[in-house]
Amino acid sequence: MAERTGGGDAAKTLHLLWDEAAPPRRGPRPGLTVADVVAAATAVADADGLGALTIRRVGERLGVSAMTVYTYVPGKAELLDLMLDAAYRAMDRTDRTGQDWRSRLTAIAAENRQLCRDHPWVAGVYTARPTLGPGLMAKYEHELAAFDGLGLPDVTCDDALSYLLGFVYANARDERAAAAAAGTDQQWWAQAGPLLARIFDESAYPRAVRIGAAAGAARGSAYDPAQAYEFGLARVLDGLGVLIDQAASRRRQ
Amino acid sequence: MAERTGGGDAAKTLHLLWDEAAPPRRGPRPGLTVADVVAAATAVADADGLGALTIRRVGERLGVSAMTVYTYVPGKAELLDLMLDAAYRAMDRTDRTGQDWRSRLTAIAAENRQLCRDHPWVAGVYTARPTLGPGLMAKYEHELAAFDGLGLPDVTCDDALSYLLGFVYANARDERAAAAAAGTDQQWWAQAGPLLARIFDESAYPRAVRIGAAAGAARGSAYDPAQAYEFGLARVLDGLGVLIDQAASRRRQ
DNA sequence: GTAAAACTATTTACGTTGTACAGTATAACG
DNA sequence: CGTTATACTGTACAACGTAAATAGTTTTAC
Repeated sequence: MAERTGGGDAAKTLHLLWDEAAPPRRGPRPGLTVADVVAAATAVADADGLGALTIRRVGERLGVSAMTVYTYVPGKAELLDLMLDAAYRAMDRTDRTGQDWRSRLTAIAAENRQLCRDHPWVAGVYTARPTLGPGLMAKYEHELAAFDGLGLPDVTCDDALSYLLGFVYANARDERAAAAAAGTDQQWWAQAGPLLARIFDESAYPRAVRIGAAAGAARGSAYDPAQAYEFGLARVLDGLGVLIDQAASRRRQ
Repeated sequence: MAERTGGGDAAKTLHLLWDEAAPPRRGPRPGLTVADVVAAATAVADADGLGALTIRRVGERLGVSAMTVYTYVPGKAELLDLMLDAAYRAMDRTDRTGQDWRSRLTAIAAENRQLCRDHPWVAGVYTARPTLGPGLMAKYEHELAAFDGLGLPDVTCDDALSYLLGFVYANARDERAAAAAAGTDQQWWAQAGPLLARIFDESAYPRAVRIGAAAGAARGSAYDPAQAYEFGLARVLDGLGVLIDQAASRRRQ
């Protein structure tokens, strides 16, 4: 089904995010904890991707039937919420007070990129609403600190952070897609080869053919996400730099 | 299943993209064309989203059984490829030679944003490999023209275009997600309300609470994609502006 | 000490997906 | 005519999330 969070009961999800459930007063002792379920689900998604994350496989990994998982978690959407927040909670949050803003923002980007590498499914989760759990709150607090002392209005800090993270996650998604296509690259060109003469018609598409070929040659592939990350991050920081300079010169007036 | 393109036979897909199939020499006359199928699928996805795009519904809309769709199209992945390329082909490609580069790039962004509004599913398609069809080629050619005369190396034009489009599509995805969550906003806050005191603990998360509240108040919602677009696009252009200025001053030396 | 209640865990089942396969109807070629 | 290529359909399968019914286990109330 949909890899979408926030589908379920909001109050129930928030309870799961913030409260460690007290052991039940009656009945058999639970053989597992919510954390066990979240860890198992994360392991499955880490190993084989979001598409392979099924309730049945989570149960299997826990040595338990599929429906037992529903004893701990109301549904798949809530499970994704919990997985995301747990992943956020585990992120590096080194304090970087004193460093210049470019280093600080570069570090924030790197932390989020690392998250997407440790858990390739993160960038693929469709977050209809942010998972207001302790992990997200700690992450947001940590990341906002990187904008301290720049003279940006509060709302602009949030804008700038969203902008920075939006870039990182978009790049992570592209990286995933490129990795999925990678193994079959040679095979693809072998199949497609004979038909490419028409596509690479220089008179019909002069710029596309010239620049496409140049880009492909420079990267050895159709798309190089690592290179796109470096290029993009530099542009993001330059763009924010203009904004920060404007704010500084306005204050000086 | 996965909303992923490029899954099928590359040669077959390219043929479908570039050749209008000749009518068959023998056997009953086809009641439909590939274009019919693509149009029906696009209509379904436009109306009810990628999640509602099923082969059965496409067949239904064409007055034909599900399996008949497979007579025209090898599978769902290829159908998505065709849908994408057809959507690209229909985009506005007004020539903007003579305008300054900021206007040109702003227009490119707007065209792609419009595409994502006309066809909300576009941003949600996972393109493992670009759909090398006539639509994409024409689009790529048109968009590269916006970088003419800026003094950027070929490879950098491609980088910059990818960077610009990456921003637009990421924003479109966010816009979709926000729209999906919109209707249930009030209900969500009603359910979540009693638990938010803990979340909005100012001593634990001083910046997050202050800035989160400011951002929420300024936008009347948790996230305003239109505002994020304006903010982000300005930053993208500023960032590329730095690059373009560098290229210009390097040439002047 | 026993009965009820509360809770965990399992089994079975439903509806939905993409699509493989087998079969039938239809038209043009030899 | 028969052969052959094609269009189209019905059935079937494995996998999905999860509702419903059921069984098993422990604590509480009497």
